[in-house]
Amino acid sequence: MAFLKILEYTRQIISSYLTTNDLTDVSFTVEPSKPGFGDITCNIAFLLAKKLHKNPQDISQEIVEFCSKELGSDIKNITAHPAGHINFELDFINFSKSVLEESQSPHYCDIDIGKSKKIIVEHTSVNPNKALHIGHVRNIVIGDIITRILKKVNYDVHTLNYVDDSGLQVADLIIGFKHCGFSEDPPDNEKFDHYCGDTVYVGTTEKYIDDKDLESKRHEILKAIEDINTETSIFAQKITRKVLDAQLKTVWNLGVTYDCLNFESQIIHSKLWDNIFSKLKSQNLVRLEKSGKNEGCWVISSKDEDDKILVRSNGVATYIAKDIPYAAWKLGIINDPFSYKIFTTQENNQTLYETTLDQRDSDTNKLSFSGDKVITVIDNRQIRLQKIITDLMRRFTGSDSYIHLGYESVTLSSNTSSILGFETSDKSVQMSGRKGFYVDADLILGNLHDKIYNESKNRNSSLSDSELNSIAKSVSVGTIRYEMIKPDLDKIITFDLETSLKIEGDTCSYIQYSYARAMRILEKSNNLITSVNFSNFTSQFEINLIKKIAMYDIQVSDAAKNLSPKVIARYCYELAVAFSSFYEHVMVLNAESDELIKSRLLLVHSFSLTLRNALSLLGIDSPSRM
RNA sequence: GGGCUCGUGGCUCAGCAUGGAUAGAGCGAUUGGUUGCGGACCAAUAGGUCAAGGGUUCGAAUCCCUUCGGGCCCGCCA
Repeated sequence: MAFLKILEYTRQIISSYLTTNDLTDVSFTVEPSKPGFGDITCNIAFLLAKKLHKNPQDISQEIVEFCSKELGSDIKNITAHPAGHINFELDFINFSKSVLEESQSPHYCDIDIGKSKKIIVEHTSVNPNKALHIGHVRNIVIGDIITRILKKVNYDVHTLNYVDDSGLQVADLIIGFKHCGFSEDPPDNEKFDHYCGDTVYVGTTEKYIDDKDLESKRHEILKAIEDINTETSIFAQKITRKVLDAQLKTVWNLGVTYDCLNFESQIIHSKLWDNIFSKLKSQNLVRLEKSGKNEGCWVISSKDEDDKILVRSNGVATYIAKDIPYAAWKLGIINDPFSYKIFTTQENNQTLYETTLDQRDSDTNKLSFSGDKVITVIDNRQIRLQKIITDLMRRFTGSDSYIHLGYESVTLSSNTSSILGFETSDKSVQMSGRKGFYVDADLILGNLHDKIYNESKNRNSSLSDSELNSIAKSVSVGTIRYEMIKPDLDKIITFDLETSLKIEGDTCSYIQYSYARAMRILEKSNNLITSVNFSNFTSQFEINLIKKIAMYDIQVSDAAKNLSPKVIARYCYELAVAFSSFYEHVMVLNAESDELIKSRLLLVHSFSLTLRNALSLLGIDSPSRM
């Protein structure tokens, strides 16, 4: 019985006291205690003290007396702390038995919160004109981990990547190729996304400063891109698809996959906007301004904000007008104009589909990528626009079905900034793709890979080159993922090239290292784990480790309910700390008796399975050697 | 000007949703640890008016208000 069930059981004991005394409308908490205060604690006495105008201590005494008679086999003792808390002490033999047995299952702590409900997660959504930088990686990793966590709690999750293949940034590339003389073939087989971003995009942007004609060409080209089947739009498709292919290599390298790619050009061609616009008009959610500065525009109002223009006075829809139909499509509020064809099969054998407007292209029976609930991962700079969309979707569906999962940006430390050739007096600086000022994702992954390869080689003389490469990949990808997910979503990450290479302390490699140590113990043991005496776990180190293993379900539930990936990251770290301490202080293979060896091996096995399970939620591998 | 957000040891951050007991980690500093299953480790010491002030409360790092400081957003651009 992992922790959630025990908490629920404890809650019922308290509730039975409340019903017996006609006090049913109190919402109290039951949670794991801080060290030194039993195993489980309840705050009911404080709440009743307020309500009944009595001393919390007296109330807790009374509750303890009542509940002492109700304790089953899992709770050994219940005490009233002088401060007013009610503390429960577990029967540790029963507890370790159920925790260690349950944790042997690959479905350990699979909780059914989602009830198989369909949910859409959209993330990445990087313009296909440049390589991914470390800021994009934060988005991708958040989206991917949310996907994994929601699957764990039994949502039917579908992941989308929105490809904005018709914006100004794409027009800039076209101008670069068609009017600035950039070759379509990158020099020295440079990766195409790097070439487009660093050379063509940055170079073209610089040319705008001197050449004003070029500036005016941008909008002609933009319009041509949006038209279907023009020479320009066909060329733009070719270029953006090549960039996208290169970007996807980086994404897959990070262990991230999708279910479907949505192309903005097709959303435009599909006339989804006309569809949603008439819906907006018929429900009076937009209005045509008759006078004032926005005369002739269709605007949308929201409280505390200025009116937002959806359609300009010349009849052309604005940027946000592209997001609204897409959001509505994701929620299935409008008829799906798309067919779906196979884009490719990804490394994990997952099929990646893409939208198509040509029904003959369809590879399948009609698929659907809409859901009852939609999570859109976009950074907090877009919060105003996302709020408008969230409000609109609430009006359409009558529920909070559209969720903008925002996060703060990744900035560069002044040190890193000066390495990239931009001196600054500020502590940190925003990246800029347009200026070519950013930390490239492939580069940082490569640096980490090399460092870890060498590190591992020094420690393991016997490992082959391919084994070392596989370890370096697991640890480098894990390290980036962990660093991107560890801080709260609303904390700015100041990225520093130097400190990003650290592999000691609260890092992914520390966690993976604890796994590798556990695996070495298990490898060396010849003992089949059979019957185990659960009263053997007496040291604080063993008890702490078992309790941590038991708390996995609380963390999964917390992470899923609050869409908070860092909860799992912290848990993995705490679990690894508990094991490292155990490892240092408690002998396993050299324990005093066979019986002890067996019990401890079972514990080590439970630990390794639980850590691997938790790390997999973070998309982090668990190598058994490193 | 308006809105959003962050502020916890020298540095980087947990804890805040749901107020409660002793504010926890990592890095850095100082010190100790392998006749033990991997030292990417363990253990210990120093270091905190939880930005400031006020309020609510029996009780505030946590809730509310004000101020200060940092960041972001606010186009008939995308």
